[in-house]
Amino acid sequence: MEELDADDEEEDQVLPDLPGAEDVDQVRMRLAPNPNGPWHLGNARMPAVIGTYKELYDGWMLCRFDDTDPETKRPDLDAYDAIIDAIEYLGFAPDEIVRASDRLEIYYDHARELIDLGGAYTCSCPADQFSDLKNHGKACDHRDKDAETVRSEFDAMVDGEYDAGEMVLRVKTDIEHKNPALRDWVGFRMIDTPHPREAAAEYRCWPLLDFQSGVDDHLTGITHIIRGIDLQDSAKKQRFLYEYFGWEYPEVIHWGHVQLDEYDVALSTSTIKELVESGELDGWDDPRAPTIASLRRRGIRGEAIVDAMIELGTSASNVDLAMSAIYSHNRDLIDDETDRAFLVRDGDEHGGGAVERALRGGPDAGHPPVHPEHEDRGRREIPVEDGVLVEATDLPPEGERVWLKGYGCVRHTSDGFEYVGADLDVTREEDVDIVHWVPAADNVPVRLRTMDGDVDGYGEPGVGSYDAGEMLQFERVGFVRVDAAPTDAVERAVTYYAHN
RNA sequence: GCUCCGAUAGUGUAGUCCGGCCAAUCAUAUUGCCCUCUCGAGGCAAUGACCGGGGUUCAAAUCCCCGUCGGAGCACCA
Repeated sequence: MEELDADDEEEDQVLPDLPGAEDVDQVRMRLAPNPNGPWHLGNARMPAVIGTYKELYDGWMLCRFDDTDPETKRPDLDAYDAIIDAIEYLGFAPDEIVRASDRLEIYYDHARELIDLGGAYTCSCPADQFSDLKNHGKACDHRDKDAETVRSEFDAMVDGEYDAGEMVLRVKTDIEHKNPALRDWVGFRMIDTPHPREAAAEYRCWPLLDFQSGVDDHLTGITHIIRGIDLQDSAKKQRFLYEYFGWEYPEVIHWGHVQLDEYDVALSTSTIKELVESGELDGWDDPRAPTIASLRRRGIRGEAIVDAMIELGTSASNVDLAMSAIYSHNRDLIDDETDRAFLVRDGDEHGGGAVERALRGGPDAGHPPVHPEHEDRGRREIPVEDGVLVEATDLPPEGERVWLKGYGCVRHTSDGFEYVGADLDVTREEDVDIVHWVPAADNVPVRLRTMDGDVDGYGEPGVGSYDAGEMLQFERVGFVRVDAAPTDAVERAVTYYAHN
């Protein structure tokens, strides 16, 4: 029997068809992160799009750490796991994980083969000198060396007999190519600094991305490369390599840069790293950091990020991703299952500060629903005791009434609030506002951490019983993730603001 | 300077390859109304775009040319 699992979710496939997908047995793609730090939000596009294509085409996905630069973009040993973790949080799992720094011998073998094919030469020109020649379409003397000499000099590179800057292996392309970027590019160079991974610490001769990635893509049977526009010329460089080896170059899609609104911090691993190290950010998960860890801590689901990334498509133009798109998807995902609670904010910025008013004449407690659309989930119990706190801007002028949500209508007098047994209709017909409140005594101090700084306030008693990781909606404030529940030692709950 | 890429409402996107059904899709955003014991959700409505100029054609968002603007590469970074 055919299974009838048909998720009738008729998903309006947002991503464009993958070119050439029908011509291959299996769509094989790779994520090729540089593990030089934890991921920022822009990095999420790679797994979001590639992972979604994998699902769409029943394909295969490799995660290959392109960690071949022990110096300038030095790998961060914690980033390898942090990146895998981020991919999983986004809802994807690589079929295989490799590190380029484990594969040096493979690159060396291919370099030797390329040398024998006459496709590469060792070159000791200083960089600026070669650049000068190249820009004028002129070859250097090293270009005509015989394969024998090149072989032995390359072996000497591998053996670490040169210092950084003394010798490189160039791939012979077309020194007069009309695009200067493609002329005889460097395939291998010497680096004195040991790689941070112990297994790779002895190597001194390192391939550059165009060589390493080109070889690996072929060896791992990649059929589709999807990456940023900054690597546009890379495909053109690598085609020379593929031609020497008689390989077929994969389909390639280049997308533009992503920018985010709402953040002051640039979407750049090195910038964020500096701010974290200098202490300007509390860490990679600081709410002000445009990182995956930050959104995660705020309770934004990976799926919401993926949905928003997918909507960007794969166009080559630069795009501005609106955080509101992520928030909107997240709200869709969590609204139905998130419990409601009251938070009265203190401080001038929001609500004008918490103000206390005595309350008399009414019931002992308010009972607003846990979720307005799900009466079956029960009602909260919020005692009023001797008084309540409301936000100053919610306080009506003396003599006027206000509706304490889940409790009832009260009149503001010089003595505080006086309960008036009114019908809910007054909120509709007589302009009585409905406001949130908490008991003046039996409440839970709450810190709300936001992109714009911390806000302190008071939560209703039940807030204290939520565990770290759970979501709440503070009514009329927004959705938050409980980051730390109150303990015997610390009576305050810490929450992170997600969105309204 | 050389080479390459891109340009549809505030944002993202569909349509562009194979010109007409596009007085331009959908989402988000903003605003208003309805509904609701939240400023959430839901419903309805409004706002809002084919970068400019030429050309081809009966007909151009779509094809051609010239500009303009934006981006990328020209590294012994990825």
